[in-house]
Amino acid sequence: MEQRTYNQYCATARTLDLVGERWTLLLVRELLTGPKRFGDLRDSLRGLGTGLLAARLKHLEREGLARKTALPPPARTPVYALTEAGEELAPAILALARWGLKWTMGERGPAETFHPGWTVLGLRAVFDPEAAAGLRAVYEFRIGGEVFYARIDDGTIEAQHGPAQHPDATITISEDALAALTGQGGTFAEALASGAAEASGDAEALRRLNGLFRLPPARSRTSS
Amino acid sequence: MEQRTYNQYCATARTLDLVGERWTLLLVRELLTGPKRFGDLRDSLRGLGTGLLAARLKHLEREGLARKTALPPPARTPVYALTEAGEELAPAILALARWGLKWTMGERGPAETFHPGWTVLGLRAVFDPEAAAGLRAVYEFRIGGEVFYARIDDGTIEAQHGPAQHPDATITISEDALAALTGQGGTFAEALASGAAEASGDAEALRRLNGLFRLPPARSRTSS
DNA sequence: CGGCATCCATTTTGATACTG
DNA sequence: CAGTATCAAAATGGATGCCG
Repeated sequence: MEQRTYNQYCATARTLDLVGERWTLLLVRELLTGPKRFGDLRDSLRGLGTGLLAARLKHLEREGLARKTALPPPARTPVYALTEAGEELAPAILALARWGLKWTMGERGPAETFHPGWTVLGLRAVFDPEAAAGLRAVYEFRIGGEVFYARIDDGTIEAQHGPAQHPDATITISEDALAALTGQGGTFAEALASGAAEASGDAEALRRLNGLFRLPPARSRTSS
Repeated sequence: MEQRTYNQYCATARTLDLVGERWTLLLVRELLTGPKRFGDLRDSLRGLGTGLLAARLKHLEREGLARKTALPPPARTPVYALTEAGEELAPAILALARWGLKWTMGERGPAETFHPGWTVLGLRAVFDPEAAAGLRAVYEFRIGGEVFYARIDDGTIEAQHGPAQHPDATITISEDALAALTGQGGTFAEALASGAAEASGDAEALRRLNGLFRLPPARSRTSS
């Protein structure tokens, strides 16, 4: 691999030499919400064969973007995690996500797969630091068997797969409602009102939840 | 083209369905510094054949990211320009560039091509809005036959191919010096001192030039 | 010069079968 | 599970030739 290079002395081109191949950025996207096992990755990325997945992971390892490690005992299952360099791809991926939210994200197509983790990353993409000024809260999201937490700390957000240690508030929401929430411009308040979501915990934390995420108004590309 | 899709209801995946194919983002990068002719694009992107270039351009047109138009008379030459949707890919491309500047950009490889325009986009990538507070200035850069301008206006920057209308300052610099400047962490002041660059124009504008661009400290991916 | 069509060698990928 | 091996289909790169 990686014999095919753009051969340009340009930061963008060199970055794309490393992560521009098919599936690679989506692989990084998966790892951005926490370490994942080989099988988890395969299940999240339909169409990516096991051979190519193994090759991509090896490539990311060799290039210092990810590493293979083991979960702490007693689990000990092998997982893939991002290195510091890999984690720092987050701004680029979130920028791609913001563009996509604005310019591509209408209805869910009939053949399209969906995983809750993608939306959790979406929350990070539309997080508004100014709206979170002075807020310090941990939210736990439960979506169809999966659990995520988001830790807000005065303008910063950290969102990962897994349960929160000490959640200030817990939100349970259906997969479909969640998909609609970032796909069309819905809000948590609406989801709660319609019964598609339930929430419990600190009232102040829940009250501020809505303003934290500012979905860009959707636009059509065919106009301009 | 574009029969190959990730089929994921995810903003990042949908974006990559549109611009994730080989060459596409580099094509957008070229157009971010202004409209370009077919031949200009071909010359900038070595390895991209005319057939694939034509196909990619059509794809960008069909998807509403670029459009084919004509330069105003008397030129009338056909050029490709970004639409609003295309322009808005800038944050994502600049994020990729910033990552590349930090994690990939050592020495220039022997086989690597280089074009001044890439560096001009690099300036945009490392532009520090806070350092430009209260500054309103237009700079013209002359690099081996090519001319670019950067218009700074209180925290915003606009950088395009072409001469400035009313430059406050003009900087002439060699292609190699420019490459070294964004590749290794050089500054304009050093380039001027070493004679690799010349500058003229408003003294205040020139004095503030250095602080405007903050190259991230280079890091090795093999450490972490 | 701009741009499309064609042919062909090489890579990349997708899907599946197979092994520890 | 995790990962390899294998093979068919698709995408790419490069060279040309053509046409307005």
